[in-house]
Amino acid sequence: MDDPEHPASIMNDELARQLTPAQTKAVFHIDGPLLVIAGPGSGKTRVITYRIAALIDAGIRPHNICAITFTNKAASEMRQRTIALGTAPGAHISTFHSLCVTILRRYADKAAIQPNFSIYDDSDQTKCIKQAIKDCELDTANFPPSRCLDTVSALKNSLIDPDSFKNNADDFFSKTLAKVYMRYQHILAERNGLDFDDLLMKAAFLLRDNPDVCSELGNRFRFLLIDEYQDTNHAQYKIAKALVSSHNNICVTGDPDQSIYRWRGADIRNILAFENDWPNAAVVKLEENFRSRPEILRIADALIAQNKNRKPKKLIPVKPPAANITIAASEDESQEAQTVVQQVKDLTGRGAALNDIAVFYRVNAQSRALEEAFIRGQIPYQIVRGVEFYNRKEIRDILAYLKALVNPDDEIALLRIINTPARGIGKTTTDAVRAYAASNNIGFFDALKKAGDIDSLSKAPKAKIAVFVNMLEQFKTHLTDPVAALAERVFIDSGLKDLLQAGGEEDKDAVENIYGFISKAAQYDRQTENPTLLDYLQQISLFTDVDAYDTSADRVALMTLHSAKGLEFENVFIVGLEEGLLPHERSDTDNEDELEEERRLFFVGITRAESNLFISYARYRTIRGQLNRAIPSRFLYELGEDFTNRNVENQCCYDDAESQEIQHQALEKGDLVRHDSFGLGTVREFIDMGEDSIAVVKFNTGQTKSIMLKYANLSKI
DNA sequence: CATAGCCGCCTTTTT
DNA sequence: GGCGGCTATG
Repeated sequence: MDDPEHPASIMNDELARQLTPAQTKAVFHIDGPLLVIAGPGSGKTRVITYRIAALIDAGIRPHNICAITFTNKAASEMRQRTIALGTAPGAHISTFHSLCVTILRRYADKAAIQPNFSIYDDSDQTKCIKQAIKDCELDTANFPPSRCLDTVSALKNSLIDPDSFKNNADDFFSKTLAKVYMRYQHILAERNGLDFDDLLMKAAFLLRDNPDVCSELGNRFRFLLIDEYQDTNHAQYKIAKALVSSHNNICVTGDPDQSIYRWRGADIRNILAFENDWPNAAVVKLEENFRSRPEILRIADALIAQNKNRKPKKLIPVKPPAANITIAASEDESQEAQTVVQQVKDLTGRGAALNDIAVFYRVNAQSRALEEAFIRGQIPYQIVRGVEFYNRKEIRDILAYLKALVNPDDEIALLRIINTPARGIGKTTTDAVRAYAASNNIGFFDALKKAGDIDSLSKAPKAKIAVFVNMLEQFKTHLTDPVAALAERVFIDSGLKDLLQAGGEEDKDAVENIYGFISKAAQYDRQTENPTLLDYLQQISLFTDVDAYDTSADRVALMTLHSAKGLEFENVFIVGLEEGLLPHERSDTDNEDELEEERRLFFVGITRAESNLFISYARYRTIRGQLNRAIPSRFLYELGEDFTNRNVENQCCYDDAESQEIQHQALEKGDLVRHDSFGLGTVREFIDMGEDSIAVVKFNTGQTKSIMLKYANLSKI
């Protein structure tokens, strides 16, 4: 579909002729707000790319264009494509988070932060929130760190700062949580760290409180384009609104049916209410689908039509019919994986390339069984996962060294490296230094420098600390060296390399990984105009493995349904279509909104497929080491009458003897029931499918389960 | 102060 | 079945 080799610029007639009328309108309607409602496979990304080119062709300087994508990968692809269209480079194309880093660094003083901030990831955040809970003298049993973090994250995404949260807290729990939030922010500030949500919140507050910054940025970015607008949260919405307040040249594209990040604060109302926010907005709908065969679109359509809370939208196929859709049942997850591998072999036998094949699943844990099957079947694959690479111990170690050089207040980084490799500086010593830092109101690194003055320390640890401090100071004299050179110096001179080389086979991989890291840094040094260590560290904090996913490598891609957004494949497998997995049990299926989001997730998966779609579920699945009986997902029955009858039920061959014995029993919502192992519960939902009927029961243990009546002995009371 | 071994916790999805 | 954190031991 794309034509990156075309040498001409966008205004070239021939290129313009490749666009549909709707696409043409979206590309060339240049002034004022524009909403592009674009279904899956409608060439949305292509439209944005052409639009950037069209703006430049119309005389807008690339420098004045800002495009926001959902992932770094999408950003770098878009950069390449605009250049391939023959337009000048220089447009700012990045994610919201990267844009905020840029803004916060430039206006650090006005945002009341230091520009050399560290970006705190998940595990750093967990450490800080645990500290905060402890400082507030609370028990982690009543205030679990993960719950607290989730709440804090939601507050930040809604732009509620600790003070206003505290002022509005009226019950005991909120008041206590307000203290934790306050303390957590205080700890981050002390360490000169920002978490992911801070990047958005601080940028939003900066723009809110500084009209001059707002208009300066409005001048800089005279055209703002936002992709995947259905997944913006409140903070991002406010940032966008502030950025265009002086000119209203905003163009957003998205699809409400593909909104799958509600749990992260995404607010689908942002796209639904776009025309209220910008009343003179032009609206373009892209409903033609250039990606999938009509059979695939038909079941996608039938599925998504089950969502009540949506604006109806058709998927109009352009390709002729020729799809293969299969629903297969397996005994368990390893057999399911084996079936996938077998099917992959069939496909490649018929000439399919491995990178035309993808396998999607709901949770990362499902990748294990698949991985084993692919290894056994000797089929090259790549798992596209969140932050695998940067989460490795050795990478975190070297990163901690580099972070500590840039941001001496980063206590987490310093504590990580102070005794790695072992320098005889243990907990007793570091506790004494921390106490000294706290009582003298200085940073951890300053306290280390003054370790000689700490009375509670004896001579030996003082000397060891001095050696450590000298080493870091020595590294700091090389701060302006190329990042790769500095990273290698640190790796060798810190003793990390010797430590790893003395180790076993696993540590050999670790050395390899660090050299992989160094060559990535070298690539950064080469490709960046003004490379600095600070910039590099802040950039890679926002980088995930998904961004490193190599679409051209001849390997089957394995990823979660969430990661699949924006991608397309000739052949798609979706595994684990079971109650509890898709829809996931952690999403409250009583809550219509959450159930609908799970349905959209399945919809996103289906609409990635061009021609061949394989859907599968297992009758048994091992979850956390426990073998569980699985029930086919309710979504399978929503794929359309003819399709469901022909495929699901015929393939659901339950031949267990016990199924004969249990007679069909009708239940109703509200019925009190007893289960052999879960005890008493209340029926929340009853899906009557004859002998395949399913009851969704909320048990008194607190858990909600979907029970297939013919398997479980569920008696009505 | 370092290390090994054990206990208990959690596990949706990601920038 | 995996990891972080704690404890007991050297």
